[in-house]
Amino acid sequence: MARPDHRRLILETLQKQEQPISAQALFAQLRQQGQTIGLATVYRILSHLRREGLLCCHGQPEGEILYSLAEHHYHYLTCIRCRRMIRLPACPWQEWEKTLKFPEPFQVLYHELQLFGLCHLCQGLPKEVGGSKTPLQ
Amino acid sequence: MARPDHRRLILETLQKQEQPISAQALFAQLRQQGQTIGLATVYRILSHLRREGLLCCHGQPEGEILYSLAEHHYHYLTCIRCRRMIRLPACPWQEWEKTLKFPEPFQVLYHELQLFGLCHLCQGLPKEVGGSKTPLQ
DNA sequence: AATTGAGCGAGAACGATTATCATTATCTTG
DNA sequence: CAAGATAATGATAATCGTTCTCGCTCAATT
Ligand SMILES: [Mn+2]
Ligand SMILES: [Mn+2]
Ligand SMILES: [Zn+2]
Ligand SMILES: [Zn+2]
Repeated sequence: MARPDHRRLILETLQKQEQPISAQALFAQLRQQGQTIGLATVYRILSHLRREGLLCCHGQPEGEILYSLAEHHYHYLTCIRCRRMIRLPACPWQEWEKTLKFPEPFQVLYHELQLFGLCHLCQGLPKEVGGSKTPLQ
Repeated sequence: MARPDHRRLILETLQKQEQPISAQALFAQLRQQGQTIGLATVYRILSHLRREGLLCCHGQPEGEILYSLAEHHYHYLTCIRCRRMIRLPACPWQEWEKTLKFPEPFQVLYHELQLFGLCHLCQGLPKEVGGSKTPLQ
């Protein structure tokens, strides 16, 4: 039986995503499509892609890591209260790059920018007084 | 016996750190100072501070989360090859903030910016051929 | 065909975070 | 002040994302 090209499979799946996706969710999605792939392989390939600078890794405050392709990447406003992620229309890096001064020569291959705060739905809500039982996820 | 003000204790300890610190390390440091505090309480208070937007949460690729006060923070150039981290002299956010247009009203409480690429020492080196066993970050 | 080595998947191991629960301090009320 | 209600605490267990381990399979090479 021919070995499926897992790397290409993962790249294509990442390309289809509208939002950054976790390794576990990626694994579940592939399995649901009938693919025979192991969780370890998903993590292995993601590590490879990361080393090559092809992946954007969005480390969430809860520890889970979301992945997206570095080429056409987006940045998000993340509400620390309701966890909603709002995509910015464009990456501002091209503009910003000119104004940045590095302490030493450095070739930037990709970048991560995450903005955390309160969305307009959560700004007006009363402060949690009690135990604040709402999970941060 | 009077209950100690754990929240103040944690805020003061965070203020002393030169680098972002994990919850576990924070707990160990407090215990080493002779404080009687539980790990659960550390996590509880960190959750509270996070909800209030006082904390910068740096999710590491291995799942560990590093915390720092949102007031004074730094950004780094990270070499994906030798893993060296070069600290930027200043946070460029104040300048950039003016030029950003949000798709909806959003109150930014803190941000995370990381630049990945090749440092000047690693730019000329040949590509890794072997197993690339170097741990990621 | 035999050898070699990289890639694979299932599951165990790991570790950080979260949930649980009995206990204790603090607040409320009379 | 006494007594009950409420909230905070810390030890421990449970959870869960990630990494490690280990036979196994496949494909390239000889
Ligand atoms: Mn960008
Ligand atoms: Mn900054
Ligand atoms: Zn929100
Ligand atoms: Zn380097």
